[in-house]
Amino acid sequence: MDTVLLASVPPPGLAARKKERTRQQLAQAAAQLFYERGYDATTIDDIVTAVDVSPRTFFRYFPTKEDLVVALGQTGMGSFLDALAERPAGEALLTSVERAIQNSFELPWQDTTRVRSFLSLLHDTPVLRARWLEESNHNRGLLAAVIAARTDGDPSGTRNLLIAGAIVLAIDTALQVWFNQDDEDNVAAFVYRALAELTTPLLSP
Amino acid sequence: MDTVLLASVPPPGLAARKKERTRQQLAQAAAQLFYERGYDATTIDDIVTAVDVSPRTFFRYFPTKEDLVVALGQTGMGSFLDALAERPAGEALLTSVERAIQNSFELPWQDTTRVRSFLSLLHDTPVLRARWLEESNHNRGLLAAVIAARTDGDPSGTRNLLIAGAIVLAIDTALQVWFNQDDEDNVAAFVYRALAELTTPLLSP
DNA sequence: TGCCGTGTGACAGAAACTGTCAGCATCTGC
DNA sequence: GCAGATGCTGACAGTTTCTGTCACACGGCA
Repeated sequence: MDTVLLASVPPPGLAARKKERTRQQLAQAAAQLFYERGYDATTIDDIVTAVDVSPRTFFRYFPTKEDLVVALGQTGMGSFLDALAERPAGEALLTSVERAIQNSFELPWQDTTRVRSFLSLLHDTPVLRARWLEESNHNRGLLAAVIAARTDGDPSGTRNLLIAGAIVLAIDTALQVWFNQDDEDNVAAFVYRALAELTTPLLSP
Repeated sequence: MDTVLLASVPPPGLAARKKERTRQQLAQAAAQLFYERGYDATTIDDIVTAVDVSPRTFFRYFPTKEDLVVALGQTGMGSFLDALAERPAGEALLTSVERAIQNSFELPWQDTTRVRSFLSLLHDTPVLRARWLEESNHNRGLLAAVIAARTDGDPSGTRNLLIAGAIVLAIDTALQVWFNQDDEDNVAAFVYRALAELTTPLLSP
């Protein structure tokens, strides 16, 4: 019985596992090819040949070639939002955000070479950067909803949208600044420093 | 001689005028078709047929179909940056931004139906929204450079990038909030209100 | 074992691009 | 005012991304 308890969730069926594995293989093969020769120089044919599936199958896993960037950039935004939602509403928002980041982003961010590769891909490929910004924009909406639950309950209110946008902005900016310096320094430290800037007014009255 | 003085810049040659006219015709035809039947349902063939040029010519004016959205959204970001750069460095940044907006965006924003059509297009078309966010991201970099000239001179510094990002964020958010309410109210007022929020800390310490 | 649902491959086709080249209009120097 | 240089245009062929469709096979279930 121990083996069942230890198994990371009893297998959800052979077919489902096979499916998940194919998905991972596609994402991983794409990542390697993108990093080797660039996004534009990598065709769908290249990717599916490496995994040995048909081109048609690729589009059953990823609606477009661009959507691969979302899979590659998955580092735990979902768990961040969950963690933030569970923080007490009385706590200072900055503290809640920091704690939520600790339990979601900090671990994946420790693999600095991986983070750097990903940011490098975004840096070199405008179309991927655009797709990623759209993803950030989507996350901003989700974050605004979580914040609204702590404040006035209006996820479409200007103030909540601004706060959510500022948090996403701080994270993105910190990653960008970290990427543009050569030190293999702690990514999270850059993010916390950027977030702290938001406790002072960004515009003088 | 008066006629020469009154002419809005002596004509830059027949060829150049013809070229500019074709560009405008393409953008205008595309806008009308997009608003009528949507972005995806409009093909390059549809657009070039309306203007009577070859498909190949279209791509000599716009690198991609998506880039049309940049032409349609052109409302004076260039003049905004110019106006802001000319404000005295001693002035409060909020004041400088407000004045610069008055001299650049306010006029085009008065055509509320046009603004609403454009935002509607962005709302309905994820790929255009992504392209537009990338444009905003680019403008953020330019804005950071202008702001840096007033402060510490570092256009890649975290603080300057955050301030620039927050201003762009406030504008985008204000437009979004305005779009989501039904009143045909003053667009600029929404933007000024959002900018004013930036004079208070977005996160409590 | 045998049926059912779902994932897969193969094919055809639309649409967005890109390279190339010859023809024509505009511009420039004389 | 003219001849050559420059640059825009259309036509064509080709690649790549993405979509609809259908028959087939494999795993899940009784």
